[in-house]
Amino acid sequence: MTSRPPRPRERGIPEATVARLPVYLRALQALQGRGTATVSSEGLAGAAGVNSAKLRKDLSHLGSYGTRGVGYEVEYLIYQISRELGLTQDWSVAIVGIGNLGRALANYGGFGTRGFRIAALLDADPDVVGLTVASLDVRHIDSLEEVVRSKGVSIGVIATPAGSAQGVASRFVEAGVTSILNFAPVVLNVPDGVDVRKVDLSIELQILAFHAQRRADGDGQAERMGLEVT
Amino acid sequence: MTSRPPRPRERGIPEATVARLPVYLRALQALQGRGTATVSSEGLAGAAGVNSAKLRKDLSHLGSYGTRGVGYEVEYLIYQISRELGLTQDWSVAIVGIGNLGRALANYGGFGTRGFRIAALLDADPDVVGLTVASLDVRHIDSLEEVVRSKGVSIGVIATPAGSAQGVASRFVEAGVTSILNFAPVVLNVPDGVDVRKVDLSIELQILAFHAQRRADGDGQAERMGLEVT
DNA sequence: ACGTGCTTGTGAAAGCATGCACAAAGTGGG
DNA sequence: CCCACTTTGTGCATGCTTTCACAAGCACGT
Repeated sequence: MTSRPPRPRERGIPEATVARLPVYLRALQALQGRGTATVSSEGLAGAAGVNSAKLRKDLSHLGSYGTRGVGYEVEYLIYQISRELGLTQDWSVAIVGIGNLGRALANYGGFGTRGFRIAALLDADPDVVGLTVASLDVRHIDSLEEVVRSKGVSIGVIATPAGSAQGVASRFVEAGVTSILNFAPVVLNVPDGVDVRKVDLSIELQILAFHAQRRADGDGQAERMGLEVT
Repeated sequence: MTSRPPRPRERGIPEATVARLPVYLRALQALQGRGTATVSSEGLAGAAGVNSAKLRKDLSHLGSYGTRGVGYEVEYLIYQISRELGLTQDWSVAIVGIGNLGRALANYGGFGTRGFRIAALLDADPDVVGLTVASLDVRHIDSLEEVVRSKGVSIGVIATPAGSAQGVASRFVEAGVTSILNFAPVVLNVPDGVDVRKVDLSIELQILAFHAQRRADGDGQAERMGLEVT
């Protein structure tokens, strides 16, 4: 079975491409906001901070949505990428752990764009339960299963301390949530079929430190002299 | 703390390996906290959530720090990875944008481990300037250059709204900061030699949505019995 | 001293990702 | 209608990552 011209292409978009599609989407939305109707791969690549050949190859995985000699129609491409990413449907998100970070996430309005709706906030601390954050009542963690069921939660966000993260993850999985975004600094153990992504501040800082150190080493003069500290 | 017989190995650690070293480090610290003195590649790989061959190859880039038949000495390996990542020296961090997220970051004690010190908090909002957050006074953004100089800031964290991020980044660069961690949902434009890493909540959610949708698509139908997508 | 058992370190193969360079395809002017 | 110009979509080469599989090395018991 071969694909037709307006056909979305079969499955098999490379992971690296998937990770860039949201970046393209945001760049396109910025262009749209500025009234731009069409954009070339060169222009969009510039706005997204990638090589134009890479961008064209990425988009080619979705289908042939460009016009040679012209470029891509902004609105149409926004729609196609949104559809591919699954943003044309609504995703219910539950956030567990309403500390500083959880609050920040809850208040982070307009999740990129529509597509994500915060359905519930949960915490274990009795002093936090009952508070209103971002127009939502914070509920007790014990009602996780009930909330997942009644609100149709499909994405769980973990913003708890490290020690509680695995427990929360297991409960999410048990309740049927198969997509988890983890902000706690631990490796979560989940069964196959559950998708976990992690965001980790200190890892990012450490990677920056590595490069900074390397730059400092070879940059100055004292390249090779035992250990040196500031 | 033992002798120093081995060689530090040449520079040239693959980027993919660098990104995993912090994960190994954290797993090792957890093991150490539990009183474990040595660990095999298999054991550490399990704790870090990676393949054991990958872990061995990663560590081999740092040097030969294991003992065949036994494994790796936890304390020694912690030291070696820390040194490689540049955590044996102190890094001064300035956070710009003390909204919900900035506060969360400032209060995020124990940055993975020591090695990072929050030197300053900056904001543009007069109502925020002067507040005390995490035992630090929030200073006005206009003093960025002065703060970078006097506190020796080498890593800048941007937690501002998207619209202000590029301006802050440029000021950081101008002031001599060459490592930037960006939480704002924009692509930063910086000169060569400046290292920018970004952390983006909505991108992570969109990637999760993509996989969730794909799973949902092929799942209900008689697609394949033992499906798994990773 | 020597064999046994376990674990590291690393060739080699397979799999992905990136970027160049260009043919194919569409636009617009003459 | 045809030609010149622009820009997409992609074959191909290159380099990076992952994974396998196993020889080399070390500890320990006999």
